[in-house]
Amino acid sequence: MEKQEQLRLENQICFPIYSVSRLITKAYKPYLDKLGLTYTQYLVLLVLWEENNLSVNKIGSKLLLNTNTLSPLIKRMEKNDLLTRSRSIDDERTVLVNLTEKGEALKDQASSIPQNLLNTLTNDEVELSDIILLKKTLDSWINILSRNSETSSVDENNE
Amino acid sequence: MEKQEQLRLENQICFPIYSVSRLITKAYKPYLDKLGLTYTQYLVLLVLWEENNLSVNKIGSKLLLNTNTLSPLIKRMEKNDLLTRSRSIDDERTVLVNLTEKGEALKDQASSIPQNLLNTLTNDEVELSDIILLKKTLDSWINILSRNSETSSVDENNE
DNA sequence: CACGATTATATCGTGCACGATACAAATATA
DNA sequence: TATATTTGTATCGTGCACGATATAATCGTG
Repeated sequence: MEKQEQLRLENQICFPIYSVSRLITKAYKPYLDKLGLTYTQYLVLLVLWEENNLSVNKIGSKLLLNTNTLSPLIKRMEKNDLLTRSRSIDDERTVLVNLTEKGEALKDQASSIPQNLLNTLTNDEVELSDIILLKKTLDSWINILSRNSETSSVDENNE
Repeated sequence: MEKQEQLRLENQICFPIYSVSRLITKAYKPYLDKLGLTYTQYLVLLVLWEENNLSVNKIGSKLLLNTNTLSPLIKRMEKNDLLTRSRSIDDERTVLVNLTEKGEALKDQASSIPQNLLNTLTNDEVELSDIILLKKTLDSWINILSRNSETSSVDENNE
């Protein structure tokens, strides 16, 4: 392909990823509005529903987000009574995040969301097998790209 | 899959899309910093390099962005002498966007960026054929998801 | 034990995204 | 031709993202 040809929007791989990411967030919105959550807050809850009592850093390493994003976000969630923040006794620098009853209870209400989204995304054109393949490529890219940016690597997930 | 199982971060398709989108934007940053552009500004230029003298709306329909995002963004680009804004004579409501010489000239400097990114994203694990397949799925999703949200549809691209 | 380096979190500034809303120009229709 | 509706753009408020920077706690090493 000629150099200038690669600048055509149509030939970009990055643009569809960017667009789909935004469109998916928008597709989540009606479901998350009912729970009073934003998309990023929902991601934090996904992490905490799997494992409670995590540090801000740990949540960030799982979501590939830094503390300059997470700190205010988690504070907003604390304000909304979804979780509590408390300094660790072992290490005064560490802030441990714990779900409240309200935060824990949202898990049930959220449990139908993934299937609803999946139903939206699978139709005659896109089958589940496509999505599995897609996820494989994306996961490889996360590895490649998060290795390049030294901050918040994806490999720090071993306890 | 059990309902609660679908809430596992690992089983989400939305999360890797969201992460890769952010990581790709970050991967662009060193290249775009040299040109004094943000990622979204680069997208606007991609559109204008293909076709100049477009309205704000038209740019938005190509990028799936609304005017509440584009208006201030385009004004910042005008401030940076990348483009000009002028009301259409035919329709006083319409703002026509035109590249300046500086904006036009950036095309040459940007022409190597797509290949650089592609080199980052293809390796032993991810081949070009994977990316072509990926793009097909994503394009289907853009159609599905932008049809659902009535604002700025993707089908309005016919002149 | 001292002290420089590292680590965990937080703050600040900037630029998106986007829902809600405003407003003027253009269009449709009674 | 009035006026109701639609259309194109802009503004406002909120919540991310993220680079740069600050600060306090902890660790490493002499």
